[in-house]
Amino acid sequence: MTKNEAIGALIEEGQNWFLPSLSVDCVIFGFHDGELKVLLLKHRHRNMWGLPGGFVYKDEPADVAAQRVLQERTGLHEIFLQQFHAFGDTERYDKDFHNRDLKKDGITVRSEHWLLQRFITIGYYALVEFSKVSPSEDTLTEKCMWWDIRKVPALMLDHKKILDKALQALRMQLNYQPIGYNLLPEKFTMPELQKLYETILDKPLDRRNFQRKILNYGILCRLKEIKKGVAHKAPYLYSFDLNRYREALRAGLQGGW
Amino acid sequence: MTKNEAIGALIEEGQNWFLPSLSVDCVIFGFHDGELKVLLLKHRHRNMWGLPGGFVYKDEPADVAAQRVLQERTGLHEIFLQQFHAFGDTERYDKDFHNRDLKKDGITVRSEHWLLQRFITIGYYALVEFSKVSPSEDTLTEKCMWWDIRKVPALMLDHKKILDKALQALRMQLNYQPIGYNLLPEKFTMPELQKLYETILDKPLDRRNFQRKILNYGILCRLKEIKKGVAHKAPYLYSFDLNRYREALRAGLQGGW
DNA sequence: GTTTCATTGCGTCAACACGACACAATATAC
DNA sequence: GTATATTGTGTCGTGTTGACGCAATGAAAC
Repeated sequence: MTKNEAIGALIEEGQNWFLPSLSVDCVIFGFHDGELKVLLLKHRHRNMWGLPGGFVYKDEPADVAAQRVLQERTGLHEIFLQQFHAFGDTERYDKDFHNRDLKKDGITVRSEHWLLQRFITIGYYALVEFSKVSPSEDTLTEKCMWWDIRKVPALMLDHKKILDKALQALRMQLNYQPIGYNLLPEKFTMPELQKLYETILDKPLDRRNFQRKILNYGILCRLKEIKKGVAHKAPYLYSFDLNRYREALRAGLQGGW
Repeated sequence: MTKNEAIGALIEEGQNWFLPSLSVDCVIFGFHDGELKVLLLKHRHRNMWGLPGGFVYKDEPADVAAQRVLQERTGLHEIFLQQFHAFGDTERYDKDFHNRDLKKDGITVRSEHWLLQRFITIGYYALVEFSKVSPSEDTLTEKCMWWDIRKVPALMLDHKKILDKALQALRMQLNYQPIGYNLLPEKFTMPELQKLYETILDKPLDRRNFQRKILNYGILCRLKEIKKGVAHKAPYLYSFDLNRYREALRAGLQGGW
């Protein structure tokens, strides 16, 4: 199927396949070179970046739709994916904007067309291992790549707001659930894990206090110390104790009351 | 407008007024007699209880729709209302179920009718002052009343799941935001506040430790001690310091990292 | 009127968690 | 070897938390 055929089919048949007025958007976080990254894509002919998103098939659970979008972009499945908010403001659509976009593809639709209607979107955030992902475009997108969270460009519609809310939800999660298994390679050093936390929280942490607190969670296994080829003292390598990690995910970490 | 006219208009015109396939449901919490209550309603001719819900007008923000539903049922406005989850599973609709319900009203619709489609619903929970609420029915509902959270009857569709998730979100909120201003009368005693916390958490708390912790939040004002007509020693009365309360709502209470 | 007793206000104590910081061990660069 | 950056481990003071003691209060019982 060529690009134009694919777009044409979506335009014509979309309303028969998908739930109307509803979409899902994914904020896909990765971690690389000490930077928190987010996967963004640029639509064809549209000079603006946005979050990877998609529609929900009429007989498909919303969570599965998000999973599907995620898989299309990263090639991964069975990864950490969490719904964090539904965005239902009226400002979050722009009929002219979409119309202009479609016209660039030589497509003209009536103003009642389903793609031009107001959409509610359900936001999900995902944590993925950077090195395992190969960002991939599809027929509708021109580019798909990682962006440093601190350097994201202007985003379409309310996607900046969605991204901010996702980051806020991720920070909240640090307080009551373990983080890292989905963002780091299988073996990692304590400084790497700390850098991840510091990057997410956007503030420095004390090296020694961090180690003490993390180890007290009891979800890490210390391996033989390797990590060669590094300047200065060689740090230990750690891996997550999956059983304990999952248990901590289920039961939560600390908790006030 | 009679009941049947109202229903008829909804059946006929609803798809022109509302966003398709989308609804909002409200879990309205109240506190009375040491019990956490939730406001449920029973649809006409339907022998089952459910959460108060509604549809979203095509030009109406989802949050406003929830506020509207809340106001219709409680008469209150400007109250604490928080979105906590969107429910998008495919099991959450039952075409036959709805059809049977409509037939009891003498209404027959085609199977493509908008009301029979699969719906995604956005869940909100609200905290309201029990005494200020007068539960009210409307043309579509037969009954509307408070239920003890521990004695809720079987609920329609996935409403039990929604209720459970709301309660879980409320418990989470206790950990990082103050609670009580919306659930208690303006003046209250420390034991009353403690009972509220115990009821939400469904576990006993130490009287003295509770007082210490709550007072350290710095959001309470102690008044003259009154609370007459009570057996045994008369407890102090407290009220919330609204400025500090709002500040705590904004900034959060404690927080791990 | 005195006693009883559940309830409230206030305080104590040990255990633990947390932030700030010291010091020795180790591996690379020169 | 020496310098230097980084890591592993420990300490110390502070504040928070959980468990509990005790005196004060005021309606109810006698």
